[in-house]
This record gives sequence, C-alpha cells and structure tokens, in this order.
Amino acid sequence: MDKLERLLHDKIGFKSFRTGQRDIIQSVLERKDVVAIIPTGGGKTLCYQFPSKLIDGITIIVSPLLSLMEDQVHQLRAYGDKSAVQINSLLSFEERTRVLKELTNQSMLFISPEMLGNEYIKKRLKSLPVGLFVVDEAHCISQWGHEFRTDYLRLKEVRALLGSPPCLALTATATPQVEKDIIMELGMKNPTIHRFSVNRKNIRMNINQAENTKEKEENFFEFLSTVEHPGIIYTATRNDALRLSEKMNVMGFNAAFYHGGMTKEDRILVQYQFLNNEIPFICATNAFGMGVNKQNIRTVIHMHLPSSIEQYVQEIGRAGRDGMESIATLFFSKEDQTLPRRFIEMEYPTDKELQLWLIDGLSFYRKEDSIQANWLKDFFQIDDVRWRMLRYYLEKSGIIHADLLLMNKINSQYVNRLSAFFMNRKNKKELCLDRFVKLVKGNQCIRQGILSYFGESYTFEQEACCSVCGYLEEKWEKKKKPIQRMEYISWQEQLQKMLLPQWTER
DNA sequence: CGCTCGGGCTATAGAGCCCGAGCGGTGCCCTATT
Repeated sequence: MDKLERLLHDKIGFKSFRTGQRDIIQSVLERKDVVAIIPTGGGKTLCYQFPSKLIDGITIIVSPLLSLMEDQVHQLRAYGDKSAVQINSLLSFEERTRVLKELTNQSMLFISPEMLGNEYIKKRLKSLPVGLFVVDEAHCISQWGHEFRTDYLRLKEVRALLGSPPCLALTATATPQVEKDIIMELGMKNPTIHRFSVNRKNIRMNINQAENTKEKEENFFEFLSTVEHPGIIYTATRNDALRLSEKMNVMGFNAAFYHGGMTKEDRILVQYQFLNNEIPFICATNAFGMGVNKQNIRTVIHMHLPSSIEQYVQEIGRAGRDGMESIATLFFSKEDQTLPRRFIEMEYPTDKELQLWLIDGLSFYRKEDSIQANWLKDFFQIDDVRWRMLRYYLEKSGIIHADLLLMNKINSQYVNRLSAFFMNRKNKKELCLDRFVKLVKGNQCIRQGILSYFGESYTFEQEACCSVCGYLEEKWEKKKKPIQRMEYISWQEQLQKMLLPQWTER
C-alpha cells in the first residue's frame, strides 16, 4: 500500500483503485485540467470524491439530470460520506438558502448547468474558494450544449468567474472530435487526457435488417422469446413506446413504458420497479437510461435508429455493467432514417424563418434603438427550445444584451452568417447519422466500426463479437435461458382483481 | 419524410376512399425572494 492508497483507505475506506482511477486522480491532484473517458461502471465518482477530500475549497460537480444528482448524493451518503449537497429546483427557497449558507462546511456541490446561470448562486459561489470544477457526463456539452441546453456552453464563463479552478471532465463516450469540443467549451488549458477503450467485451452486438416496419416488428417478437431480461427496448417515439409495451404484454412479455411526457411520479415509479426487477422489460424513448444504475441489464434492443454512433454506444452501454454476457440488438428497416433526419432538421430555424424573424419582422422597429428580446419569440410564436438556442447565439454576438435586442447591430450579413453557422451544425449532425447508417447497413464488423469511430483500433480477439463476425455461435445458443412468459392480464382484469376481489374469485 | 387522424366526398343509407394537416426526442429552469 503506497501513500495514495493509504489516503484512500483513510478518507474513503477503499483499499485499492480500479483500473484508470489512480492515474486520473493523480492528475487531478497535480491541479491539472483533466479529460477522462472511462467506461460506464469504471468508478467515475471516486475520481472527484477522493480529490475533494484532499484539496482546499469546494468541488463543484455539474450534472445533467436531477435524478442523477439525487442518486449520487444518496449513494455517497449511503457510503457514509455526508459532505455532499445539491442545489436544484427540487429544493424550496428556504432549503436552497440554507444550503448556500452552509456551503463552507461541504466538500462537494452537485448542480445543474442551468442553476449555474443564476446570478445569486454565481455570486455566492464566487465568494467561496473552489478547488475543483467537475463536469459529469461531459459529452452532454457536445451533444446538447450547442442546441438543446445552451447553458452547457456557458460553463466556460462560470468557471472563469470562479477563478478558473482546475477542471475535470468525465464521460464514458467521447470521440476525438467530442473530446476537442469539451476541451474548448470548458476553456481547458493543456489538459491531461485519460482515455480508456469504449469497447465492452461482454456486450454482443447484433443488427437485424428488415424490408419494412411490419417485418421488423415480426423479427423483434421472434427474437424476444430468445433473450434474457432485464431488458430495455428503445423506440423512436413516445407513442411507439406505449404501443410496443402493450403488444408485448398481450404476447406474454411483461413490459412497462417510459418517456419524457409522463409525470415525474410515473417515471419514478416505473424506473423503481425496473431497478427492483419487478418489471422485466421497459419500452422507452431515449429519455430513459442516463443515470440508471442497474448492474444486471442483459438486453438492450433498438427498434429505431439512434442519431449517432455515440448515442448508440451510450445506450447499449447500459447493458452488462456486472460484466456478465449481454446482448444489444438493433432492428432496422430503411424507413427508420427519416425520423432522426427530421429531428435534426427541426432543431434549427430555416433561412426563411431567420429572414422573417430578424429582418422583415424587425423592419417595423428600425427607428428604435432596441426592443425587448422576447418580443420576437412572442410575436412569431417561436417554440421554446429553438428560441433559447437562437437567443443564446444572439447574446453571444452581442445582439441581445441585458434582455434588449439592439437594432443597429443586426443586418442581413449577420443573418446570413448565422444561417451558415446553423447549416454547418446541421451538416455535422447529418454526417454523424450517415456514418451510423453506413455501419448499420454495411458488412463491416460492427465492433470494429465503432472502435474506429472512437479513434481506437481493434486488435484483440473476441470470442463472439457481432452479427457480422457471427456471434450466434453454438456456444452462445446453448447458454441462453429462454424467458418465462407471463399470463396476460388486461388492465381491466387487474383493476377488477384489486378493487373487486370477490368477483374474480367467483 | 411518413404516419395517423379527421373531414368531406361519393353514392346510397353504412362504408370506403382521398386528401391535407399535424406531428414526431432529449431537461433544466422557470415572470420574482436571498
């Protein structure tokens, strides 16, 4: 046991580090900026929990989801670490005030990027010594920051405001391109990169091609009777998640559904039941997964096309965290491409819209110096997500300042530049999708394709790899345990059983 | 882009077809408090 391990034992109670942890922690303790790409289940939490005990000042951990923060804080508490707190919308005003007041006694603060935009909170944090700035699930910066959650792109400013403390970015999946993006958007200087392979040897990958959607679904149900649970089935739409889970129940596979349109309570309930092995299958949109800390997921099925290889790897990575053999299968038919393409399209305003909003719409007010920025949104009824993105870029260019849209700064050249910028972003996303489609349709080894996308080479031997290399070996066939189908009970019958037991007994 | 849904038409009294409109995913935070 060396010095660092002794400290680990004293402070946390662990005897040794897992692969990669030591190097990452060492770099953090040397006060370097660090990017760590470490596979799911690799013990990311320790990489900031342990340093937070050793360095002066508080450690701020930026986290993308409320449930993730809750989970982290609870887990730390469960292991006896009471020095972690969180600030988010789940707290009442009084609670938030109290937490902010007592921050000096804490070593870790979990917070959302949006909350870090709050002036009062920034002011309070600025008055504290900040020892380490951590961004958990840092691929969100690249995946969400530029369009969907632009507060991710403001983290650089926040970090500078806090006196540029050393920064640690953690993620399980980052291509070299995403890694660059993270470094730039966090304003890191000469960061140390710790990159571990994204390969998950215990996950076999399978792609099933069908002629059309109907055939795809038939293939899916045929396949379903051969897989092990627990399993996640990803669908493109909320409606599909619901429909498929109903159909699965009729076929005797007990399944629930999950998507972002459900109430918070329902989502928590379903997730809880799945975590506790009360439901073997869950049909979900991509709302489900991040932060779902379940070790024994055996199967991840895609009934749609994720929009990039990263996204796919993130989602299949939820299988087999216990290291046991698991399977990921993607069912594909050519129609599946249209929806992700549409989603990419929908994120950005068209040239026509930009012209209408920023040139034609404002021509009326040319004599004024400025107008309220939100006038644009309200007048043209721009949807929330696109407005927030547009607003971010208008603020970045100084066209919106202190809630005011400055008339003299806007002209058609600017609008053309903005539109070219959006076009460029859109093209990039389309290329990511194209690359994935090529992988899905092609006859190259899937694992090799994925690894090369992440800048890795595939040099090792894998017993059973993917549907191209032939994972459906006899050995694997023998190992499978077919699942027990449940007797289908309609919700009407279930309700009757609960409310009128005497009826069902009769 | 491609599906689903609803309205309207036809041609006959209930149903079938066509066409256009609308929709499709991810999460923080919320008009403000200290």
